[in-house]
Amino acid sequence: MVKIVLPDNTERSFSNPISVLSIAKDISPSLSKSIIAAFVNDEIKDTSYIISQDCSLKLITDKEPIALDIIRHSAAHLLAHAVKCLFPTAQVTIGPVIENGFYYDFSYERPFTPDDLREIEKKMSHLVDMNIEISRKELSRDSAVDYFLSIGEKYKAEIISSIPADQTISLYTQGDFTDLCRGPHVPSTSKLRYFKLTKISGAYWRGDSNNEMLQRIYGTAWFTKNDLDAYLNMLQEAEKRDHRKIGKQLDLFHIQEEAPGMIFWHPNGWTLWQIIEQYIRSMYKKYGYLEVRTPQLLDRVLWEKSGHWEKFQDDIFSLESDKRQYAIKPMNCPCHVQIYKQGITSYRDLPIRLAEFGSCHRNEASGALHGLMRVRGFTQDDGHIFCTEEQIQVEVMNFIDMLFEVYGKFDLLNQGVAVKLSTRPVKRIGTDDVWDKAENSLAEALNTKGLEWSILPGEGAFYGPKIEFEVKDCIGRKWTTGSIQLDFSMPNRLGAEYINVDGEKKTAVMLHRAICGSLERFIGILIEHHMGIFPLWLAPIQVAVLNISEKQSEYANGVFARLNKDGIRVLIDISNEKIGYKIRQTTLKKIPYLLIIGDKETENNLVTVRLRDGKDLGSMSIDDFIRNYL
RNA sequence: GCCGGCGUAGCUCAGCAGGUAGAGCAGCUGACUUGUAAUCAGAAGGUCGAGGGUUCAAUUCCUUUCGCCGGCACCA
Repeated sequence: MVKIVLPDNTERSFSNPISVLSIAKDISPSLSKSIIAAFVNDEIKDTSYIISQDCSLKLITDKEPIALDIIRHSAAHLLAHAVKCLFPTAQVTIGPVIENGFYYDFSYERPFTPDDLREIEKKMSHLVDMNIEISRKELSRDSAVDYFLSIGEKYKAEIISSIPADQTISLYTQGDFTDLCRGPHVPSTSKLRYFKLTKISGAYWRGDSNNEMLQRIYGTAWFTKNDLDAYLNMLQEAEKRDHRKIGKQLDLFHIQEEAPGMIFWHPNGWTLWQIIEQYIRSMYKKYGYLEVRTPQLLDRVLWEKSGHWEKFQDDIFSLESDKRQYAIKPMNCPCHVQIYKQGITSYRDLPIRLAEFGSCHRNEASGALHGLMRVRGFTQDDGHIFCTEEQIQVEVMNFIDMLFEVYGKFDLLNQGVAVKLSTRPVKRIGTDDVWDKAENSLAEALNTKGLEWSILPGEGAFYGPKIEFEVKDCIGRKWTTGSIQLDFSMPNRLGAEYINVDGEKKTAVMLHRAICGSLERFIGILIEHHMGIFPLWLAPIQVAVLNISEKQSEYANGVFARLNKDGIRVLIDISNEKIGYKIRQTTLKKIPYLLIIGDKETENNLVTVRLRDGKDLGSMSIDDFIRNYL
């Protein structure tokens, strides 16, 4: 007798061991069609799993998010199966589920081509049509290793070899293809109808650039054709928000061959920059920072002292002049320490918060460059807080407040800001005791602020743990914008000290912090987030004055002058074009307000106001327009 | 840096199984004087990313190199 308890607490009994699928059939035939897997005593199992003992059972149908992961994981196997059919000498490695899809890494004698991708996709569909059953079997670790070696899959064998010997290994087989996998999987390939292979790329074996490069194929999979189409369509739409595209359309900036990874800011883009910089500056004031400015070029000796030369010399631009070696500064921290060190600091002076819009250059790997998001010349909204150990937590909390106030102002909070705590890496300085304290104070600050956060183990800098704030771009790539880092190393190396209550010299604690990260990246994020439709306060041009015909040019010029005098960012178009043409041009530039001026307006001293979304606000005096809308 | 793709007019793109290039928009000139997302016409615009090679002939094929795009690795 097997007794099953369902989620609604009803019970069912069966006289013999029974598969999950059979139970689903017993409950309802239609259910058995949509079932993907099941939780048996809260453990996830295949539909073929045989229940032989009393247990709780929750069926997973294709309505549930977790089932999507199963579909995608099975789709990865389907991909590997198809590749093995078409390219028998390809070796399989790993094929995990990722956000919105899956990938599979293969070792093959040549890179896959876009044509291959189409062939593979076709083969996959073929395997789906064949409705191949997917079955599970378990082996001891060593026999699993032997099995994969026997079929020439050395990568698989290597993966399994690193699993403890006493663990049972599960294998999944579909037709003549067998893969190592924890499972669960869909019962048959026919459940995998709605997939698409999206891209190919290289990827290092085990994520290590010292290893050989494998061929990675990415795909996505969904329950229905509608879901798949919607996703692909969403991606297409998202690409229209690409900051590089909008940057061109709105004439914000450009990059050219002679200065890879460095930005030429055009008048519109630079206006946007200035607005942001001024706003951040006002926040420095509010949160007790002192703004400074430090040199671009510093003797290499300083970077050797700080420890950066040793670690990052390949990425530091340097030059020689008058037999001295200089580095173009890759970061501002050592400079801020130099300012801190002028004179003697008392504990009473702490905390000292120095901030700089610090221009930095790093020779980033060519493949890392990405529009405004990853550049070689950038400006950090950099700040360093020198304080005592006791002050760390309060300072971190104040920073978090400041960051969220800023992100709120830029309307970035509704899309979610991911908060990550990066903890001690393997290679590090400082005792475990100090790391314990440091990590705890960061974690406590996050908890006190009631934030949801996750840990990135081992991702901290060698000199201290950090909190990072991540936002996504238009197609879901994650970028770090803000961060705050504890540093046990630099104050010591560069001699940032203060005199404590007892008149003794102590090394100050240093917090590195940035809210935007780099202004370039932050603006890139803003462009994509707002799709170029900036709120009025950020819009490079706020108002466009358009006349209908030449007769009204003079009045239009007056309106322009009036707004311009008030500090409003205004543009005038009195060109010899139809009003429809002018409206189109200014609307494409996402200018918030269009003022239409014809005879009616000129005679009555009015302007007619149109919003960039097409809405007509009617006619009003210039004063009313300024008072009510700007 | 690594794997793959791409580089043609200011922009968006077409073309080329090898015979030195074409459209739309923008810009220019002219006409039109316009009421809420593209007025009409004309002329002009390119060492086909750069270097080298094969060839009678290269934008097209090969090769080197630079840059961009998608990933990987990196990110003080």
